[in-house]
Amino acid sequence: MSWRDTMCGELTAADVGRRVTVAGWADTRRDHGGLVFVDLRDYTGKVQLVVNPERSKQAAEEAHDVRNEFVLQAEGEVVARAPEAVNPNLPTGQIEVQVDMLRIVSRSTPLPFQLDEANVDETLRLRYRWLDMRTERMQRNLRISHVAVAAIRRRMDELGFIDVWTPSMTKGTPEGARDFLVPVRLQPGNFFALAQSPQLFKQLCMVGGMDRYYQIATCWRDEDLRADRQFEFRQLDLEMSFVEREDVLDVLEQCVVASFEALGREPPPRPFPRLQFADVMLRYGSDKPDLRFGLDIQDATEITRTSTFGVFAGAPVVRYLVAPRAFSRAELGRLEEIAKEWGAKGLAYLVNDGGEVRSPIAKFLSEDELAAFTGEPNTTTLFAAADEATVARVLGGLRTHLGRELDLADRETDSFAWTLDFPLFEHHEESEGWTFVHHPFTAPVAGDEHRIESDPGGVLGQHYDLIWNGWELGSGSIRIHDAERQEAVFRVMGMGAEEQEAKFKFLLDALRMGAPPHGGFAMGIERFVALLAGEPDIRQVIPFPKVASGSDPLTGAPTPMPDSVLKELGIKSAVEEGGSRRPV
RNA sequence: GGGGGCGUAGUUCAGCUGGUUAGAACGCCGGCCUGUCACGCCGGAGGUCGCGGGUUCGAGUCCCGUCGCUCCCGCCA
Repeated sequence: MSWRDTMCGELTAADVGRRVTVAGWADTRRDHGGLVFVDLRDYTGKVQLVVNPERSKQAAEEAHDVRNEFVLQAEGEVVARAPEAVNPNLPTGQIEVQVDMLRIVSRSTPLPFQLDEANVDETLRLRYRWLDMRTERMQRNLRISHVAVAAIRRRMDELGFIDVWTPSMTKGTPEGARDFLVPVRLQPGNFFALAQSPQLFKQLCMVGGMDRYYQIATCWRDEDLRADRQFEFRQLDLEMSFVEREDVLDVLEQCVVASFEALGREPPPRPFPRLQFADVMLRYGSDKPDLRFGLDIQDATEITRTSTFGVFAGAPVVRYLVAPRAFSRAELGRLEEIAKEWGAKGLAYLVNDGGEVRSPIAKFLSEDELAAFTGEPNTTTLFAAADEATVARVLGGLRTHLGRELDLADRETDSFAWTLDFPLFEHHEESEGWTFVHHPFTAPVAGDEHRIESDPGGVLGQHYDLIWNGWELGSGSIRIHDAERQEAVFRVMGMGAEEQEAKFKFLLDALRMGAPPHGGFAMGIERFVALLAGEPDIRQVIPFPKVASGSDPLTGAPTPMPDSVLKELGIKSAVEEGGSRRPV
């Protein structure tokens, strides 16, 4: 006897008359004393079981004990429902199963939360994730994840990429994100680091003639968790030889389109818009703007240069954006807090309240300035006056905030775009030197190579970001395939020959032994899937995620380890016995 | 490391300016019910108000601390 021969959600009017065996969870039980109705659920859906004591005394007795989320097996006959008993809200509502045999396979204690309850505390859901997974939401999310990843793998295969495994345990990198360290019993005092990305290995694969590499690679980074960040995550990691930027972008666009198609959705039109870094910073104050709404930043510097208002006249750059609403004093107070968070000293504004202008700075502005900056009725003009970078940060932050707060984004549309031509280096505030914007292996754009050391700040990199509705899905670049150029970049970062040898000898050696031109990309799978699923954070598409404090509510990890274990590994905990569980 | 928010039955929440025995819905338990599908009806159990301290005649409510969760900044090559 098999456990089942039919899935619950797949039964239709065409099955009427069939004898079936079904198995699943008791979604709800409706006991009428005589008749008992049980909605039996599996991942395909639900079907109504009818237990009639006149048909089966055994089933009726067993049904008496059934409670929510018991696992049941039932044998019976599929029958058409009477017209007045049809349930139009249920896909299987035309039919039901008249039960001849009912068996409680597995019982359940009362649940810690109801599966149909909205807004259940997320920690509780995660503590009992196996229950949460039974909900339509999680079933849907994890299946979307599967379909998207499968479609990507298929497309990568079609495009000639081969799946090459790279190590998770590798060499620590003091640059970049904090590493998760792995002590090694055989080498006390030495540590592996969990890979933050297969970056260098995939480049070595190109030197090794693999030509087109890809991997759905797990990556680890010991940084604070956010809605779009976990300790561990997966990326579609790929690298290609003998390619230019457009070749790489084309592959990524194909993967995005393939995922949409596999899910039966209208894919975004190709090619995705290509945006210049310098332009988006000017217009949106961010390298990953949400393009589903406008709220463009506008420039006021020319007009305010001669302003009698000192704050404006004295600032290197004055820009503004016009929000489609006349804000109250209290709201403006909150906006000022946000502006300050992003580095503003204050927030100058003009409110056009139904034609009447309210503003503490109006009296300092000329007629021309007022006319130029006052928006339509029921708008608020928000200014930032400071240096270039601060103005972009403040107005970009305000734009993002207002987009969310005023719900400006059109949810019906999807906005994919590329941001291109990032600077290769930026000032490092702490060391007062230069640091890379993306990573130190990005090649400069053609024509800028000779300026790497003479004018680092003026060099653009062949780096590209993929953005979807304001989320950075991933980034990539054409890499440096010349050892001398790579050394020059390391030098700009303040890394001497000795340090280069210690950290990257293997890479430099490889680049000296016939390295092909190459480039690649890494796209965050969970971010991509969360957006596909319409979820606000990646935890909703990860089977067993950690919470923001960095622990796993389900297992309780991480946990302390006995001294004997630590001793064998040659490490010592600095955390006091019985003290804080957090490392000091 | 910094800032904001939240914490009251199993769950989701209510509890006004401090006032007697802390409520509702769902869930759970018992009973009745042969066409329900969020079944219905009757009855019942269930709370250290996150924890600790303080103010007060009196604290779920006010103050301080602490823990947990969360969002944001820093951080995330």
